[in-house]
Amino acid sequence: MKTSAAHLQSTQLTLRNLLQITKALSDEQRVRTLMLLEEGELCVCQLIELLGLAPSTVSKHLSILRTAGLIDCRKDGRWAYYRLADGNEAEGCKPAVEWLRQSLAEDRVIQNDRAKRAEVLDSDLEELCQRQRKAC
Amino acid sequence: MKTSAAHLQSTQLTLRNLLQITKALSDEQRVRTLMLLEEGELCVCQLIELLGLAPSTVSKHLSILRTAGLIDCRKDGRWAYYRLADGNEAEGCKPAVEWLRQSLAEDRVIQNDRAKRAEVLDSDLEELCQRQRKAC
DNA sequence: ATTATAGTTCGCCACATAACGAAATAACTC
DNA sequence: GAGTTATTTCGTTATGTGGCGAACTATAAT
Repeated sequence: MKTSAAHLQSTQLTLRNLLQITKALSDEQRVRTLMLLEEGELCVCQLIELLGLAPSTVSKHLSILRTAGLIDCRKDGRWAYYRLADGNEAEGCKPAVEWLRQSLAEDRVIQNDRAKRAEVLDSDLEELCQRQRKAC
Repeated sequence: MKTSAAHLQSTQLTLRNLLQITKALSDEQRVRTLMLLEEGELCVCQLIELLGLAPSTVSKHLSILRTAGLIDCRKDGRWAYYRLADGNEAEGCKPAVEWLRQSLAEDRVIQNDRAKRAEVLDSDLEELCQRQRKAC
């Protein structure tokens, strides 16, 4: 039996940093967000549409996920795109996100979110934002 | 390359149940508790000593961990012993606990707790409880 | 049976947090 | 430069949560 260094050697965290991650994972909207990003990056207005929350609320959730090191941000013109964190910085939380992904594979809410995600990606970004403005 | 069913097939959770677990993991004292139990069962008065919290507070934390399915309880006379959950019921949260264990292996707080744990296990249970009563 | 005691439950308080709308910011358009 | 717009920050409010002590429960010892 061959020993696999990749499996044995896992990224070390301080209790403080780990708690930042577990606190980030302890909210329904943030877990939904992560599972949505699992399939690829989304911009804030798309997440607003999918989560059904106010822009300021979504922004706050994203800020918490980013501070915990779970997601990264990319600005493109007026839009801000968020994606799951990768690279060395993210090694610490990857196992946690992987656990979420596998455990929730058959959850109704998550599956429903995924279906809506496909729809939202089909529609035009400008139109989506216009619709959201009208709704207020 | 051989596919391993044990790795691919993971226990499914509802979002609701998963959040119960992540909320349980989002508190410092509860994470410390899990890491202490990682090395074997402890009774409540030992945990009171190790965490430095009031009995009622420790009891509440244990209740939250138990409801989430992370730990089990065994009553022996006047004492209640808690241990990490095992068996089928616990499959859902095992990956999470394993992630904690590996990530926190080198954390100062956790290491210090482990050292104290050894001391507490050395001392007599009756004596420990007596000392706690006097402290109040 | 009475008393002592380990643990839990309950009620309370202080503080954290999720939600929103309004105001501020940053970036495009005209 | 002025106006438009996607996102963030700030202030407020309602609810959730961690902490404790007091009262309660269950078990053991006398």
